[in-house]
Amino acid sequence: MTFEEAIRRLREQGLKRTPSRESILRLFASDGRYLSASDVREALAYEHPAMSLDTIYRNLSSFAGLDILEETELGGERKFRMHCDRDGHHHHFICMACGRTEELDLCPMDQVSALLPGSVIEDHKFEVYGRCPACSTGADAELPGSTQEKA
Amino acid sequence: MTFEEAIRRLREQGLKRTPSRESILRLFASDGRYLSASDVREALAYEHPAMSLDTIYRNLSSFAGLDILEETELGGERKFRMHCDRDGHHHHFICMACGRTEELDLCPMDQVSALLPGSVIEDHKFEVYGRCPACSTGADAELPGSTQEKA
DNA sequence: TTTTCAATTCGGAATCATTACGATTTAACT
DNA sequence: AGTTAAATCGTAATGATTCCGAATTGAAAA
Repeated sequence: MTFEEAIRRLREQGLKRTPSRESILRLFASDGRYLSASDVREALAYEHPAMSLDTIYRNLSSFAGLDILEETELGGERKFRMHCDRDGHHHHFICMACGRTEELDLCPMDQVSALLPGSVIEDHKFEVYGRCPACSTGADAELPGSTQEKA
Repeated sequence: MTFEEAIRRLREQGLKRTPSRESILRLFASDGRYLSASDVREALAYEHPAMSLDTIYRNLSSFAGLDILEETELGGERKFRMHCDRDGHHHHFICMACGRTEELDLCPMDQVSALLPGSVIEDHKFEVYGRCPACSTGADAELPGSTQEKA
């Protein structure tokens, strides 16, 4: 999703366009990785040295509620990324070294419901972790400032 | 896994058999659900009113390392359950109302590696959440003291 | 443009889960 | 029984997240 589309979605919902929100959305529009609240804080340290963590958390949560951001939980932290553009439901491969993600056009849920007669399925989580091609060859680069190894 | 098998595994590893460990393992042997550290604390409040949280966390972590317990992260908490007996790799359906789990004899990973040429896959997570048959019909029981709804 | 007001932000305190640590106790071996 | 490393306790520290009252501000109305 683009920055402009996210701003438009804010308007539609009657939410205000503030400098904080613009900066946060611009950041996610330019960085496809999953970022935590403190990642956001660091990335915006120059533009907004005094942005409150409350502001960051509050906005990340509301953006996720508006489907502007996607949310997951990784290594005990809530992490967010810009909502993917692709149409269908899908999942992600996440590089634990650099944080890059790859969309997986695959969902196992169609096979699951048959295994759970009588149950109501409300949600599911499927994520694959590893090292992307660039990070799996020891020598190659890892994006700066992006160590995302699991605890 | 039974209590006896877990104790045997402790011996094999040269770990001591202590009253704390016995109580924790007995609890997991009798309750198939995913339990957090504070769930354990509450459940053992009568037997061990003064068991330190440090003791609980330390033991849960080491039991998970010995494959006595399985670990997951749910609603921002680390949760543990007795390791399943079944042979093969598998995943779980978790009832968000009562915490009961159902094993899913299915893993999507065989289809995934082909989609990620050049990447090294190190781990994955697949979980299905919902309401089990007993909890999906509004009237029916939910196990006492076991509200596990996501935040 | 000024006024207005609810939405937003700030800063710091509070909360919750988890980990760390020094002092004490204890299981298991001799 | 004595020895010793492992385990436990109690508490303090940490880190992520949420809460809250006071101050600010975006955007619609006057």
